[in-house]
Order: sequence, then structure tokens, then C-alpha cells
Amino acid sequence: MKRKVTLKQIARELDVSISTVSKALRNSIEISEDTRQKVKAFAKLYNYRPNNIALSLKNRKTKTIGVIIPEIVHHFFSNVIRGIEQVANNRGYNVIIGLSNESFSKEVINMEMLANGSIDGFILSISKETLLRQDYHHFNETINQGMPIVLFDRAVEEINCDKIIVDDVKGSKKAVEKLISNGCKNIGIITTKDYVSVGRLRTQGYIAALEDSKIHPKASLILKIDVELDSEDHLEDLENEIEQFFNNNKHIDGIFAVNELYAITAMKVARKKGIKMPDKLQIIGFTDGVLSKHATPSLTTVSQHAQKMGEKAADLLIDRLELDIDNEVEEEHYKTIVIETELIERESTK
Amino acid sequence: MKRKVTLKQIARELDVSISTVSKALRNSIEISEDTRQKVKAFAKLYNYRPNNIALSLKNRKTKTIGVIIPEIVHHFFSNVIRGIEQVANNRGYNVIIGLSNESFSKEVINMEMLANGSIDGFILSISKETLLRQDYHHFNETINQGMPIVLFDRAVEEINCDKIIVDDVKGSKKAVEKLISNGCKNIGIITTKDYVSVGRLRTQGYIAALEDSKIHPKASLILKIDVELDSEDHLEDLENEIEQFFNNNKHIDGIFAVNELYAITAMKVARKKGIKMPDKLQIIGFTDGVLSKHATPSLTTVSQHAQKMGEKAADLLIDRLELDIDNEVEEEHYKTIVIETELIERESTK
DNA sequence: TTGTACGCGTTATCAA
DNA sequence: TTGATAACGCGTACAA
Repeated sequence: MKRKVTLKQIARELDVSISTVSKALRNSIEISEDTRQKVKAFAKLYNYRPNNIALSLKNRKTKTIGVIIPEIVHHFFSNVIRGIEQVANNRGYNVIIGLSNESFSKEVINMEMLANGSIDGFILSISKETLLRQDYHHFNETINQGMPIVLFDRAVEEINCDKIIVDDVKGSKKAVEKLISNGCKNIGIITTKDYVSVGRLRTQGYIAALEDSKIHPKASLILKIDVELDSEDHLEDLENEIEQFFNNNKHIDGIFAVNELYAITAMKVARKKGIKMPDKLQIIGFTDGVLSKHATPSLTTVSQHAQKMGEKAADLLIDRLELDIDNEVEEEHYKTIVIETELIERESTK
Repeated sequence: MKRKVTLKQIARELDVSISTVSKALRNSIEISEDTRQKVKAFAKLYNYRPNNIALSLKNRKTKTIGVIIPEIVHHFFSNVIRGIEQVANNRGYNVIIGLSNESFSKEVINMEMLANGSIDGFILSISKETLLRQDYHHFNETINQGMPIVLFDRAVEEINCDKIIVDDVKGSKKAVEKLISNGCKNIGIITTKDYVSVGRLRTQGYIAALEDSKIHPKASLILKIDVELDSEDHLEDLENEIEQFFNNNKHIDGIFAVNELYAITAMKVARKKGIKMPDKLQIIGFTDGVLSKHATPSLTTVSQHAQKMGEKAADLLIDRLELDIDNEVEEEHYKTIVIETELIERESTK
């Protein structure tokens, strides 16, 4: 087993100094053609590669991005990561993943673990518990220590940094308008409690679309699901709650759901009740994932372009990282980039 | 903006030496209670945290695991990562993700990028292109340099290391036996080309199950899909190929598909042709993901316990990492852990 | 009880 | 053309 070779070892073998080896490998003209060749040949033979950790220490940057997301088994988030990873890799960065599991404390611990030199900056989406507690001190402290953060999807005003978001209001408005123009008269929404920002915003879009069409939003047509029901373990409870919702709204003919799971579950309930889709009931979801594509009928959704969000987030972060180097000036010009949503029409609407 | 504080800065402020600060913070009894308190108070005030990079360099270990997978937007792989991340975090390790995108060169590049000191060991699943080329030199070189690797799911004999695998043969055998005992007489399989090890093994299981029941495997009932059809972009081609398969096998009454996508697509084709499930056709898939759970009818599948695979892989790797420290002896006792599959019965079988 | 010196692997600066 | 030295941040053996 040949251990990784270092400059020092090469120097010793070739009986030259460490700095000579270093320079030779970097093609410095200071070094004679002769020794340069010799060193390079030797280095190649032993497959020398500079040690990243030593470089990180010296350069005071790790060329690594920390990504913290609430959940990885999720089409949206894994797509975002795919986008981040692609851009990061192309620009010479690695990606460290941390999962918060929607928990405040795991989010904090993960950030602390990474903030101590392991990474150059964060890309993250806030956990539900954090949103609920509205405690954002760990983000602001991190930023204050000079570590840039890019928030995506779940962002809040209280944190002053770059953000990549979807225009949730506009996206859901478009969806609901589609239902209206398709002839739906009783459009319901299945959404989250208001402290989940994306849920709140999408509910806003729903109401705005109705009001624009002079339709008075009815409270009974708005179903706000509790967080706990959002997990895999409570699929049945979710189903029951939605079934109840159907029972309370006999004349419902259109549903806008703020995520895939709610939409797919609504479809399942409707099918059980023998409601024909899209004839008697049209459904639109938010977030374009595998479920939507492969559902029966396939689901019309608002696509958030998750991968593009990841790409933009990575570009934004790396831009800032590499800007800070040249201009030591604090360019406090934080950007908020809005990714346009797109309505992908499938079989669940007419 | 207060930058991260170092031992040196604290030492200067308090007018003591760096090592005094270091010792004080680590509660060394060498240091007087007095200075200890003083130092600790100061450190706390400035929120001192040791720099991970410096520690890594000093200790020659990074407490970071490198994970390279072919694809992240995939229920199986993201579940594995979830398992890895959970164990790694509990044991004080970080997780760096690299994506090979099923490409040989990306796999090599990613590994080289991480192998130069960034991580202590790898957990990975081999890309399809690598399996096709059967070129495993990069793995063996990495192992030779003293960096342990744990392979999961897609593993090969040519690489001598720890492995976490599913008993593909047994798992698919169980599935096909289920179809047989449910009364299916003409059972087809939708699988991959043979160079994809999991596809090959699952095909073996299929054949074994048939032979055990004295059923002669018919070539026409075996459909081997080409890789390219495996991507999102070629969904229609996949559908056409499967439709052709149905046309060639009018009396087919059972299908075993080696992954979720094939199974779900087969269901779609069957539905289009008006074949009632599970009455006229029973289907079982492999890999338990969201698609299976939410399909109509919901799909009976062979679950691989992806998350558990990730947990085991992480434990195995970390065990080896921490073993190498104590015993400098080369414990070349590589383990192969087989994770039992489980047949999850849903509505697509009787 | 405190401080000095060294090493982890690298590069940059300055001296020979 | 080459080499010695310092520095990145930390911990520790040893000296004071």
C-alpha cells in the first residue's frame, strides 16, 4: 500500500528542497528545465496530488459549499441539489450536504458543524420548525462572521442575504386562473398552515386569482393542513382530512393543492368517491415531480424549475465568494432572484 | 462584521501564549484556575470554535465521508443518503456528495477531487458506464492509497472492499414465486441489459423461481431494456417498447419489473390496453419508492430498505476508519453485508 | 504555571 | 537556479 506522497517526500528522494519541488511542479521559470523534468517525472510516477486540506488552510478557503436542506427524499430538494452540484463542480467546488429534517436544532447543529472552516458559504432552505419559531439568529450570526448564505425556496425577510425564490403568489395565481378559465365555479385549495411561507404565499395567490374574477373566497373551501400530517407516517390521516373536506364541499369542481402530495392524495380520494377527473373535478398541483408525471390522470402542475434554482443559487454564492476576494469592499448588495414558474398542463385539467 | 476568532487572537488580547489558551480551553490542569476562567470567558464572548481545517491537517483526518452516487433525483439513492447522513452525523462525520450521472469520467474526476485529502473514506455505488466498461482501476488505486471504500447496491467482485448489497436474486425470486402462487401462468420480466449487475441478478432470480416451479423460461417473456431508455427523456420510447412486449405476449398475466419506472410504465400500458389489474394482470416491482405507494393500483414491490443500507454503509466505513487508528495492522477482512429484501404487498397483486 | 518549538502540507517571499 | 523561512490554525511534548 503506497500512501499518498507529499512534497516533502519527493524532495527527500530527489535530494532537493521542498520549495524547489513545489516550484517545479507549478512550472516556475525559476527552476531549470532539467530539475523541472526530473521532479515532474517523479511526481507523475508517484501520482502526486496536492493535499486539499493543506491548500484550504493556506488559502483560507475550502472551495466547498455547504448545503442544508430539510429533507433529501424529496423530488424538489434532490433536484435543487442536482443543480447546485452541477454548477459547483464545473466551477471547481465540492458540495457538503446537511439535513435538518425540518428540525430547528438539527439545523443549528449542522450549521455550526460546517461553519467552523469546513466550507466557504451556505446554500440552504429553512426548516419548518425554524419558520414556526421565527428564530433566525443562527443565520444572521453566520452572515456576520463573514460567511455568505444563499437562501432558496423557503426564505424570510428577517435574514439579509441573497435569495432564490419562486414567485409563489404569481405561480398559484396562474394555476387558479387556469381553473377559472376552464369553467370551475367552486375552487378549493389544499394548503399548509400559514407559518410555512410558501403555503401562505400560495394561498394568497389563490385568493388573489379569485378576487380578480370577482369570486368571493369561501373559508370552507380553504383547507390548511397541519405539519404532522405532512409526513409519510400520517398518510391516512391526511387522506381522511381531505375526504372530510370533500364531504363539506359537495359542489367542488376544482382543486389547487400547494404540493404534490396533497394533490395526489386529493386525486386518490376523488377517485374513491367516483368523481371523474377532469370532467367533474380538475386538479392542479405545485412542484413538478415524478408523482405528477406518472399519476393517473397525470397531474397538471406548477413547475418551480428546481434544478435551475439550484444552479442559480450555486452561481450566486460562488460569484459572491469570488467577488469578496478581489473587492475586499463589503458589497452589501444582496440580490433576490425570482425563478419564473411554469404551468405544465397534463390530464388532470381540461 | 466580526471575523472568526483564532487562538492567536485570543492569546494576543489576553497577553498570554497561544498554547496557554489552547490548554485552558481544553481544561488542562496545567493551567491555573484563574487564567482558565479568564480565557474561557473571553473565548465564549467571541464565540471561539476550533478551525476544522487546521484540525484536519493536524490530525490527518477530516471526519468527512465522500459519497458518490450515479443520480440523486431518485428515491432509492436519496434514501440511502438519508441513512448515511444520519449515522455519519451521529458519529461526528460530515458527508460530501458527488454525482457521477452514470458517467465513467465524472465518477473518476469526482473521486480524484475528493481523494486528495478532503475525505477519510468513500461510500459509493458504481455508475452504469463504469459497469459497462468494467474498468475499476480508480477504485483499486484509491483503496491502495489507504482510503477505504464501501460499495453499496451496485458492487462487483473485481473490487476488494466492504460491500452492502441486497440479495437481488433472492428478492426477485420471492417476487416471482408470489406471482406463481397467485396463479400466474405466463410471467414476464422487464429488466435491464445484463451488464447492469442488479438487472442481471434479478433476471437470474426470475429464472430460478420459474425453474423451481418446473416452468420453462421463454425468451419472448424476457424484455431487456437499453440504458438510454432509462432516462426521463425517453419515456415514450420506453412505453412503446413495453407496449410491443405486450403485443408479443398476448397471454401474459404476470409481470416482474426490476425497477419502479419499468413497473409503473407497464401498468400505464396495461391500463391503456384495458387490462384489468390485478384481475387479468399482476405486477410486482423492485425498489419501494413514492411511485409504487401512490400508483393506481398501488404497486406491490420488493423493498430494498434503502435507508438501512445507507446506515449500514456508514457504520461499516466509520468502523473501519476508527479501527485503522488503533490497530495499525491491516485488517484485510472485508465484509459483505446482505440486506434482506421484503415483499410489500399492495393492490397490484391478488 | 506558563511558554517555546515543532509538525501537519502547501505556497510565497526573500536570501543565497 | 536553488533553498531557507514564514505563515495558515491547532495541539502537544518539552523546556523554563
